[in-house]
Amino acid sequence: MTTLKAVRGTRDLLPPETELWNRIDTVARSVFARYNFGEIRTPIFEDTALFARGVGEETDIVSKEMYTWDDKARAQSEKGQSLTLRPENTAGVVRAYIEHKLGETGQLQKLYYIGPQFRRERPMKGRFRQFYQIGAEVIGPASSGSESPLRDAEVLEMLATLLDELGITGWVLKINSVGSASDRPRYIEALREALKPVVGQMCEDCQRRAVTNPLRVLDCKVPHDQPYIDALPKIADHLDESSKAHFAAVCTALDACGVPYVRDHRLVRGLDYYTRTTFEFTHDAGLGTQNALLGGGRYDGLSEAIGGPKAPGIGFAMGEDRLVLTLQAQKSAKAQLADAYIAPLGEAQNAAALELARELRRATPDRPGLKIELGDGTFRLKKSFEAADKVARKIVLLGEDEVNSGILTVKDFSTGTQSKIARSELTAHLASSNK
RNA sequence: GCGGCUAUAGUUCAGCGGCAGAACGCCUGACUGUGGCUCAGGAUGUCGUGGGUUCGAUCCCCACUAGCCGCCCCA
Repeated sequence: MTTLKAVRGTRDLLPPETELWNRIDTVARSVFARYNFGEIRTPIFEDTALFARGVGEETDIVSKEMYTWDDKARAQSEKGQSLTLRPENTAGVVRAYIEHKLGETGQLQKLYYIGPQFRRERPMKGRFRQFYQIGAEVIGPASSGSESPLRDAEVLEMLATLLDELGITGWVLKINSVGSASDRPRYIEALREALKPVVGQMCEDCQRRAVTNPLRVLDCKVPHDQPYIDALPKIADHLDESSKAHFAAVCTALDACGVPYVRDHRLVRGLDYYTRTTFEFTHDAGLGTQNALLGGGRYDGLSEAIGGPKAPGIGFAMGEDRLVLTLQAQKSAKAQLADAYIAPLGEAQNAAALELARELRRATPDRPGLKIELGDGTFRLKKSFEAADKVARKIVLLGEDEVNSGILTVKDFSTGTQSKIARSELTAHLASSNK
C-alpha cells in the first residue's frame, strides 16, 4: 500500500514550532484588543461569486488559483451551487458585514480574523496552498469615519506595534496610493503611452508586461531597466485632488507618531478592490523572494461590488507562515523549558511522583500552575538527569528517602546547585525562579 | 500553467554501475542515588514512487510525486 502524505503545498505543524504559532496568535489578539478590535470568524468556503465579484474576475487569484467545486443538490429542496475555499478573508468579512447589516448600527466596525486560506499556487518557501493569515478590517458607513485618513494611519501604527511586540526587527513599511477607481485606468493609459518608445530597450519580461499588465513593469528588478522605470510617469501625479489630500493626511499622521515608512510609488497590488492607500511590510531574513510579511490597503468600493451599501474600509492580511519563518531566522524562537522534571527513583515511587506532578501542575486562584515533565521510575538516575536537562530547568528527585521524609531534592541546571526543599514549599520554590 | 535544480539514517549531507557511508542526534555500558566531559559498544535505511536499460541500478534513461529557485502572482 502506498503511504499517504500531506498533499502538495500543505503541511503539518508540529511542536515545538506550534508554540511559536500560538505565541504569535496570542500577541496579535492582545494588540487587537487594545485597539478595540473584535474577532470575526467566517466560513472557510463561500459562494464562488463572492470572490469573483469581490477580488476580481481578472485577478490571478480568481482566474487560476481557487479551489472551486460544484456542490451538487442532494434534494429537490436544496440548490446546487459553485463553492470555493476562501483564497483571502476580506471578501468574506465584507459579505458578513452586509449580511448582518452591521452598517445599520452606524458604528465603525473593527474586526480581526485568524485562519487558513487556500490558493492553488506553485508552492515555494513562504508560500503554501493552505496558509494562515492574521488580518483585520475597519469598515463602516462614511459617517462613522471609515473613510478618514486617520483610520489608515491608525491601522499602520497598530501594525508597527504588533510587529515590534512580536519581536520582528528590521521590518520596512512601504506605502503608496493607487488612487480612486477612476484614477487607475487613466494612469495605466499614461503608462502605456510612456512605455511605447522605450520598451524595446527593456528586458523581455517587461516587453510582455507592457502589453498584458503595464503596472507590473514597476516591479521589474533587472538593473538595466531601472533608469527607464524611474523615468516613467508616477501614479502620484495622476491622482485626483481628494485622493492626493487623503494620502498626504495619512503621511502627516504617520510622521506625527513616529512610525517610519517609505513612500514607494512603484508599489502596486494585484487585487482589484484596492483604492487609495496601499501598503506592504517587508523583511529580508528567512523569506527568500516572498519577502512581504503583510499587505493591505483601502477598498472603498468593495461593499458595492458585492451588492452592499457604500461602506469604505481599510484592511490588511499578514502571512502567519512568513512571520514564523522570519522569527525562526532571527533565532528568537526557543522552546520553553518546563519548570521542573520529576524523577521517581524506582518504580515504587511512580505513583507518588504522579501525585506530586498533579499537585504542581494544578492551577489555583493565585497561581497559574507549573509546567511539569514526569519521568519514570525504571530510568536509572543518569538517564533521568540526561532527559531532564533537555526539557526542564530543574530536576526534582523523588526516591524512598524523599517520600518518607517529605524533604525533596531539587537541582537547578543553570546554576548546578542542589538543595533540599520541604514538599510544602516546593511550589513556591519552583515558581519563584521562573525566569 | 511554463522553465531550472534537487530527493540517501531522526537531522545535515557525502558517495558509487558490483556488501549502504560520515557527522550530529538516539540507545546501552564503564558509572546500583547525581546530568553536561570522556571512553567502549549498538541500532539506524523500501537510497522519494513506478517503469525501463543492464548479468547486476541507490547510481544511467523515462514518467510520476514532493521540495526549492525563476516566470506569473501574492500573505
